[in-house]
Amino acid sequence: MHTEQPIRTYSKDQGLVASRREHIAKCAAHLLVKQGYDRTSVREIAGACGMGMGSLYHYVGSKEDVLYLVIDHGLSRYVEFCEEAFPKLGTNSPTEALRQAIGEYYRMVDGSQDLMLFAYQETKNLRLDAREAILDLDRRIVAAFERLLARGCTTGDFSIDNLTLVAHDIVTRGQLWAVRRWFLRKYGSLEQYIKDETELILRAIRPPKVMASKG
Amino acid sequence: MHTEQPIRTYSKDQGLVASRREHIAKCAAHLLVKQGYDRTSVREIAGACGMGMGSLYHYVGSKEDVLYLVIDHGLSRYVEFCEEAFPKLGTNSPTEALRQAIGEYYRMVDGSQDLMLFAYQETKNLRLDAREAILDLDRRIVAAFERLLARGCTTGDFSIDNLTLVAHDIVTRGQLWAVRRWFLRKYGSLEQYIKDETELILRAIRPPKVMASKG
Amino acid sequence: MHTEQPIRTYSKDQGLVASRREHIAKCAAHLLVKQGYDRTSVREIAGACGMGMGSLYHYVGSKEDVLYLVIDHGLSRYVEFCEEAFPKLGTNSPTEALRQAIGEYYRMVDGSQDLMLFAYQETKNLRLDAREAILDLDRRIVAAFERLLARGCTTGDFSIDNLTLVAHDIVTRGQLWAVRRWFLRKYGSLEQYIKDETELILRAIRPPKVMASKG
Amino acid sequence: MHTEQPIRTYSKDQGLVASRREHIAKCAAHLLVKQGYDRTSVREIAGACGMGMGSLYHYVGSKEDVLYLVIDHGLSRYVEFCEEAFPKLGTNSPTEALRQAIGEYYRMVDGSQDLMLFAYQETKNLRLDAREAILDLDRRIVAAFERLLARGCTTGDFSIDNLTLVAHDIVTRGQLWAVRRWFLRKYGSLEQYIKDETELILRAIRPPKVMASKG
DNA sequence: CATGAATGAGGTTTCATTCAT
DNA sequence: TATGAATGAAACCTCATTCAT
Repeated sequence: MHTEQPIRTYSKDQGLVASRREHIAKCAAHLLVKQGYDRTSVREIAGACGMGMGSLYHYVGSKEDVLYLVIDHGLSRYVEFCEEAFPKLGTNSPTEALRQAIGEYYRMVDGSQDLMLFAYQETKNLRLDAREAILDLDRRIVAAFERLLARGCTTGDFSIDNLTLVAHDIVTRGQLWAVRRWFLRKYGSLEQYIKDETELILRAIRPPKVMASKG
Repeated sequence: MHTEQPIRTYSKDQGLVASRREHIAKCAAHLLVKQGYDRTSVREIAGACGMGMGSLYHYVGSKEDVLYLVIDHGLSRYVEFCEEAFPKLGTNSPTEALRQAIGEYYRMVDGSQDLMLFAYQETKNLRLDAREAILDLDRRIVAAFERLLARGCTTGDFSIDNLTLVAHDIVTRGQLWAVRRWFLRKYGSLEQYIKDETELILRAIRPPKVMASKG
Repeated sequence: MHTEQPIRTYSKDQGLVASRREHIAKCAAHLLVKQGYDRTSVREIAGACGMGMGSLYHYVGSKEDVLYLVIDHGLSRYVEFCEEAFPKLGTNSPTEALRQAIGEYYRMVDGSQDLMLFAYQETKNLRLDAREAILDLDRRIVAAFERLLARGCTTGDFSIDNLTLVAHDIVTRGQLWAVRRWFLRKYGSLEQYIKDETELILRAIRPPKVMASKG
Repeated sequence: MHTEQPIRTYSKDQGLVASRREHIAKCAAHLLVKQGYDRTSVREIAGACGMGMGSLYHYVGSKEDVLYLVIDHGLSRYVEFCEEAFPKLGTNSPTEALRQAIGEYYRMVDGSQDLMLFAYQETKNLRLDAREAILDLDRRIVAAFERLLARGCTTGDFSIDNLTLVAHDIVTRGQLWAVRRWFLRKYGSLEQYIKDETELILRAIRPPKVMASKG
């Protein structure tokens, strides 16, 4: 699932490398998220992973690679979820499916707010290729929502000029729950936020009533 | 207009301090925005300001203070604009006023995309009090939109459950034009974005037609 | 009274220079003593003197000169006292005169412990010529005690092989009350210290009783 | 023997840390003593130790820690000597034992005059806990002399009101040979100083002859 | 494969001194 | 005479990375 990225390594056992990298991604995440990328030293990262600095560099080519692993690992969970769970919502009406999708996604963001905020702020520190890989994950999440919207348009439940933009709006508003916590926390609870934003979205894509009166 | 923040100074001439700080805010902005806060040295900043390092520290207590000055100076322009220009839109219908406000604001964001993105990513590097001062600027922009929306509610042009949330949505979507340029640039032009988002927003807050038919 | 030391000056009015230097010596003393020479900036010194940095440099050639002025001013008080007060003790018996001299001197040290400690620790920061000037003040204090001891030897009250050494012992033990406060404060009060040290000194220089009975 | 002080380290190999710190204490001593603490840069210290600056900071948390190591290492030699050698002087008469102790101690001071002076002047630059640790070493030296004096009092060889004060006097006069070299060097040789001071001390603590004739 | 000691460039900040006003 | 803005050298300290063990 993780976007494959060529990272320099001393080890040649690809299986070991992969498992160690996952270990690193998991262990370093908490530390990096808490302290920020620039304020965390490689020594600390290695310590948090339970390995020596030298060992860390066997599975990773640079400190930046750790950043990539952490963000990639974190966002991949979202991609997996959206790509796997959304198609299963097909048994419901498009409106209900969208409601559920938004709710699930926003709750997932809430469950790892810090990581989402971290990804927003630190992706800029990645080299172009790694950054592009991360942005692709984001694009896939948007695409997953886009498919949900497309179905609703086909059935006539939604009336949307530009699917991509609406999907993008839905996804980013979820992310903003993490990024602009300082503002939204004062606004209300997560469930209230989900309810209100969902309503706004649905109103914006609901087909005009006029159609009904015409028939 | 700038939020007053106690920054250590060697100089006691308040007028000079203020003018030099504005100079610093302007000159450092470009450099910081281009390279990022952590990747820019104080030496470079001083150079960009046309002063020696020692001189810089006459008007600023730390590197972080420069960051604050830059972000504060940049965002203050937005606050000034929203607080001054929006009330003058009162002669138009609420809908038209909102259309114009959104358009103006989004175009302003587009005009200093880099700074907006920078503010989003680097505000985290500020100490609590400075960060809070910056976030207050953001809150004031939201509040300015909130007032526009409130007027529309009074006249019955808008039907909004939660003014703050809608205002927040409007503002953040403008900021996202800068922050998620990498995504939206592929979507379309700024004017297209303004048109589409405005439409989505208006649809979301337009009062239900049913009401009219009922009467 | 102050040892004249050629210090570079911009001003040519010798009277003004002298009065300003005394002002500096007095005002800077407290600050320097409290913070230490290296940890005090010229800016702070100027501030404590109620003048601008530039003005300070009109009457002083360097920061080090301020250190010299402070120490010189402080120690000169001791010299003045010893050289003026001791001769007047001549009406008493040599033993009593010495008792009084020691008491007065030690009490004086106690009254400006901080400055005495400061002088001990920071004189090393002076250039050779200035340092030598300060050490001369010290020598004059020793010499004052030496004269008291000499009189006692003439009268047969004291039996001393080496006047200089005993005088030096007396003076340094007074200074140690300031320098080794951390030790002696636990030992007892100043008056107890004076009493005990005086007794030890007197026993060390009292002529052997045997001699008299022998004759 | 060295007072254990928690100093930050990157290394966890306690043995290596200890040996490197001793190396640092030895190599830095000469340089620091010659130039003074404030006038010596960390770069110079590292150079004198034959290591890079980074390496130095593996074994030391700050420049101040180096100062502590140097003073602690230097004074510990005195403590060891006094605590180990003095008890072995027990076979001699108390008077003779004291004579020897004073002689040995003063000669030891003479052998590392510079370091003793350095310790006197720079201990003030240590943080409270480190300073206290150094002062404890001093107290132990005084205590060693105190025990010698106590034995003499038991045997009736000495008559002393206050053991601590006399011991303190003995120790400080040794230190003053280093601290006030500029004065005492003109007075005479080390051996002359030892002889004269010893005589003064003994006269001050010798029991009055009268007592003996009385019995 | 695992380790962590070693490195030195480069980071931010301070400060004594000068000189134009 | 009085001022303090300006300077840049140099201070302490951190850190990503390498490589011998």
